[in-house]
Amino acid sequence: MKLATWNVNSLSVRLPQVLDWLQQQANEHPIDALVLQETKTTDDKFPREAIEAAGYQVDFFGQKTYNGVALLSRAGATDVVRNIPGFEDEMARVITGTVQGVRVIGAYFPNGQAPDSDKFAYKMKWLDALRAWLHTELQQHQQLVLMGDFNITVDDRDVWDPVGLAGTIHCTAEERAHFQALLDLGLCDAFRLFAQPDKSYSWWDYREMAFRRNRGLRIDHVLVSQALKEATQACVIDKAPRKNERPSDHAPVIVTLAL
DNA sequence: ATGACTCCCAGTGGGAGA
Repeated sequence: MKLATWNVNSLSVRLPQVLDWLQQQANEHPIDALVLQETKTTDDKFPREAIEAAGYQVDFFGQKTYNGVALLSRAGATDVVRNIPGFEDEMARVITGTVQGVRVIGAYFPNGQAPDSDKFAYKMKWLDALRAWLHTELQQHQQLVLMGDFNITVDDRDVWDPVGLAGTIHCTAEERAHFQALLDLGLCDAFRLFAQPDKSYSWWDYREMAFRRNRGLRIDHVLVSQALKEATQACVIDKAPRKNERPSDHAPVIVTLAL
């Protein structure tokens, strides 16, 4: 089973790239489930037909201008939940569904802007709510994958300039403590289960030719539950779509499970 | 360096992203 996450930075702009990428992946093994972040489209304008024509069922949850998430799957998703139950949120950030027996959670974590900002405080509250809800989800679903744009670097290996960016947004001790708290629920960073190239990143700024110079961050993650850890066969960042014309600033992350 | 680039909604500029 192959699962993936991709922050597309506007699905209306990136739809052709998403469909091309799914087609490319199918030459090896098709992606069974794909979660998207920053679709930036309201549900009435979501390109459902084009995605279904490509062989995927899709659940989505969006809003105007900002945020927006989607869950694409070949088999279809059941028990779909939008956002974090019990956490009042104006922003469309989470979509969850059960696909082929796996609880798949696709999430667009808050950016946080700056450590002293209101947005950072919201990020901390959101992370608290996510953790509390995940605790109950994990009790109900042994096979669970949480993936998406976490907007958190796990450690300095995930940062192109760990000295210059120390303590800045995505790299603060508070954010990393929240990430660790997710692991402590019984989740595992699938990417670090395997040997990876040095300086592996999933996001590069559009400015200053950051991709060409590989000045990036690894902030898109796939977390697998303990029950899935042994079944996890690979986890890779696919930089190819970042080389497209008009790319998203994020690259997709793919995990392969022996299911 | 309060920048750079891209997207959105707007409407010939500004917010947000990371």
